[in-house]
Amino acid sequence: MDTHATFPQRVYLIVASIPEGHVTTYGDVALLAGSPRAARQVGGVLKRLPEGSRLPWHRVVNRHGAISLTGPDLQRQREALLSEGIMVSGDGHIDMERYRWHYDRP
DNA sequence: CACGTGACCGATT
DNA sequence: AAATCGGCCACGT
Repeated sequence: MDTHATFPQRVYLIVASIPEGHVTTYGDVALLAGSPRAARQVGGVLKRLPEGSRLPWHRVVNRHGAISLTGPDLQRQREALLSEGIMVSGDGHIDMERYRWHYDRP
């Protein structure tokens, strides 16, 4: 990971590399971005994505395997996950054993 | 510079 | 098992 890149830039690269049909957690993204305790900031970055971004932000969930968004936003993320074959319960829970992405490579 | 704010997390009740 | 408590740190004001 390029340590000269800004935090949001690093987050973008990591999230962009999550394969379709898989998910990861805010904490893991923070870890890979080189700030192991900046999970909240990952959420902050995803919230402020530029309009029209193609980044698969919906593939990031919390440590419980649950969608952290609420209301209509929760439903939007749920639809996005369902549409790529990920099973999501009505209240936004995902089977992490099955869908969790394990990063491999420098 | 000094707060206040979270799409969070781990440890501790 | 679930709620609470600190800690965290990038960002805005």
